[in-house]
Amino acid sequence: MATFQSLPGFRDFYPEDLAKRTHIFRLWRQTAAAFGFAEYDTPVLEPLDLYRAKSGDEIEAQLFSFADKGGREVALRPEMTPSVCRLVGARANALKRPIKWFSIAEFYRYERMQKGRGRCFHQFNADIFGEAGPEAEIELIALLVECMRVFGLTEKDFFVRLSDRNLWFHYLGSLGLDEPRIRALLGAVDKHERGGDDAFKPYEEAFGAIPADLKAKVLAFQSIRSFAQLEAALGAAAASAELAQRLAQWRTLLGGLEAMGLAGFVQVDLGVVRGLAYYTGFVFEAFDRKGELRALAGGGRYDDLVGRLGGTPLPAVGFAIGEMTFALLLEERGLSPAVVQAADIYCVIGSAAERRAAFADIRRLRALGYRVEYPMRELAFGKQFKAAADSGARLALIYGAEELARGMVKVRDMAERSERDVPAAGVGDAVRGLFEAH
RNA sequence: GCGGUCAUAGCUCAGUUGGUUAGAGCACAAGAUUGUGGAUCUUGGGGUCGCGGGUUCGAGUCCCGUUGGCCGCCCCA
Repeated sequence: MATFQSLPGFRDFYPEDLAKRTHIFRLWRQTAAAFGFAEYDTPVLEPLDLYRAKSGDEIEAQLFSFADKGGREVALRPEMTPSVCRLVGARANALKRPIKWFSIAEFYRYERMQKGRGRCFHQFNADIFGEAGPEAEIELIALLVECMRVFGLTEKDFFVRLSDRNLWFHYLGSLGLDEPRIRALLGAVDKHERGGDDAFKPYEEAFGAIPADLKAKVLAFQSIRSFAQLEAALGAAAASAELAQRLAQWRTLLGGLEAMGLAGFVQVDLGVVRGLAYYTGFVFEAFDRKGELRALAGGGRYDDLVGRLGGTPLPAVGFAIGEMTFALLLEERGLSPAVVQAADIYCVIGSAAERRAAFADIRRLRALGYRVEYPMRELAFGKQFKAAADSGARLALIYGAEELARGMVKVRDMAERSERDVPAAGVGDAVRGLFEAH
């Protein structure tokens, strides 16, 4: 038993575990690149004030924060948004727009562990800055869906719930409510799905008992599940110029998503508001269809945040996919890669005398990019062929005394169990020919 | 921060009302096998029974504490 173990909530990645994670990251990178997003990274350690400025003091309870040796208050990053806002805000006037960026990074939150949640985890983050219209949402939601679809997940496995905090503000405003009341009600909507009517308690503690008709309207609005229902619910209020414009943006967004072939993945759902106060418009969350896991991804528009963090104000929309829950979903659906990276070539070596010739070829073959393995100790041929089979190599190269005496190396195709001699001086060309033939 | 539950080999687990030196399968390693394969057989290494204390002639087993895992609440950027 080891004396030391990893800290609570932190995971070790043995090679087979890391292979799965790396596979996920690789497909995310490929997908983001296909969408024209550029990858960036930022420091893991940031000034504590960066998060205070964005989220307020209460956030500190959930941060790995401390004073460094220079007395600076610092924190391990719990999310990417403030950092990327700083980068973009600092060079806003020099960056070509729209700014489409993504990152894959590790985050730290001092929280209690749960299924799909640890104190340290990775997220794929993608954001678009400088585009105020719903075209940015189309592009991002398309990217989000594709980041899951490339693994073989379908609309039977997951879906994206789409909502609009902006519309909620307009609607509740049209009912005569002020901003504090609206924010409190959005908090209630956010909790209602899990907590039931208890979700209204904080509102009632602050503003008194909620009128029955208001509560009914809120619950009805939150249960909207289609654009037609949405238009009907707004009724006469939709005649106002502001709301008419907002509904036009909805049509652009839904039309664009449909044209991208994503209608089956997207569900209008006004029950999603997201807990964060800084979201200003469309918000969306991805879930598994069975509803067994926590949210797979979440995002939305945050047009005020870049400016609030001290940069040049820029409209922005972004989302993040958490690696832990996503990996659980892949595992459940049998889509997690079982691949252990196989060798291309295994060299079977007779004895110390043949080892010299083998080593020269091994170096050359590796320089050509082949994954080459060989036994580190002298082993019986039987063992070596077993090792060759275990390694998954397509070819075995046999450096035996007999062959080398004839100036030859024997090449064995492991799958076909066929062998042939090739000139020892031309092993590289022979191997290349065999691999390219497939 | 709160609650439930669990902890025996790298993994999955067995271990009788408390009783000799804690077992199995898989995995790993060696041999059978001095030039040809994922098999088989034999053998081997590997355990502070999570940790600490208590009860007892005797604790993997019972009691208390603690640490950690899992599940849920709070939170979820």
